Amino acid sequence: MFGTLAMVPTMDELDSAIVQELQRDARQTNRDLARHLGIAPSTCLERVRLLRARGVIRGYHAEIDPAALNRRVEAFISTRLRPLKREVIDSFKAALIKLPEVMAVYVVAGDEDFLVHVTAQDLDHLHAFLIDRLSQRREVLTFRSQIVYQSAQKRAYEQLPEA
Amino acid sequence: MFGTLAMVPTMDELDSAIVQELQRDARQTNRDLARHLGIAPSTCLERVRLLRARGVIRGYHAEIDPAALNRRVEAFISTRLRPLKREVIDSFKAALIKLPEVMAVYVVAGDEDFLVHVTAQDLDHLHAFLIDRLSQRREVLTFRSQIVYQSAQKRAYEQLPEA
DNA sequence: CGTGAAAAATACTCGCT
DNA sequence: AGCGAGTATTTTTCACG
Repeated sequence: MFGTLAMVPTMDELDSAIVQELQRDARQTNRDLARHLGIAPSTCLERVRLLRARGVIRGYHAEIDPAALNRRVEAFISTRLRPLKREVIDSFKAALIKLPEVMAVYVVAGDEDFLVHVTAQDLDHLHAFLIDRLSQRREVLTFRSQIVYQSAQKRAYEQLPEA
Repeated sequence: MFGTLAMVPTMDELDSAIVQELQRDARQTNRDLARHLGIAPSTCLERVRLLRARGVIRGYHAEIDPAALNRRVEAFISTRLRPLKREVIDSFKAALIKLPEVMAVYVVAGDEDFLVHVTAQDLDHLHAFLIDRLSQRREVLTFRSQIVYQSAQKRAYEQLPEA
């Protein structure tokens, strides 16, 4: 019936609005959510359940002040690997994401092969991480740091127009 | 009493565990959360409230499948600005974060001045964004793209040891 | 601070449209 | 699909240890 890739029963306006709202505040009651959208709570609940079952909603997460987790320094590290083989990429990615300082790992196309999003207690700990953890690895050819001074982030993403 | 910076009444083990759990699943009932931690629901509720009031918990957000939002291509764009004045930085940051494709903007130290996290429908739209939106701006001296092939991300961050 | 039980609010079910 | 009334859970309050 549906292709293997686009087996998603296309989100309508209501689904979009629900998803939007739950990105903004995932703990609002189903009742409030329904009222805000002008539909019955039971209808709303069923929609949310389906979105969850379809995998559109992947989960609900608390956003925590990084400082409360002793993460006052943030950086993006770009690395080049050698040799650039699938096994090396996979194992490097798997090893890095396990480290507590590492928030995300991206395999990228560009001048470098990896982009690693890191947070640490302070500059000293960041430096220690780079020297003791990262550059220690044999597959790391070079790395380059971008330390974050300021940032602005969205917490809710709208649906982009089709094509 | 407390300094202006560290006015946070230091999180104990219980707070840590709560924060950890709510990062993992922000919609679990207070009852389940309490049971998981081995405390009374009312105790748990009070702790969560305080964490929220203190700003440790900043909010609760649904995580959405990017594909459902027509965001199938992801990239990090590094840019150099000119002139590098405070007003230019601030206005560039403010303008970019408003664009629907832009998920986050980071002012960084390094070879470049800005790092922009972008998602778009496909490569064509990403390219259009770079050409029509980004390089159009007079303050953009150069930009460099890192297109994401794969990624691994954490959704829950543990508290790092003090020092 | 943490607890337990009562009271208020909410989630969830289900028959109907 | 969406709705609304009824039932089951849960949240929230509060007096007490």
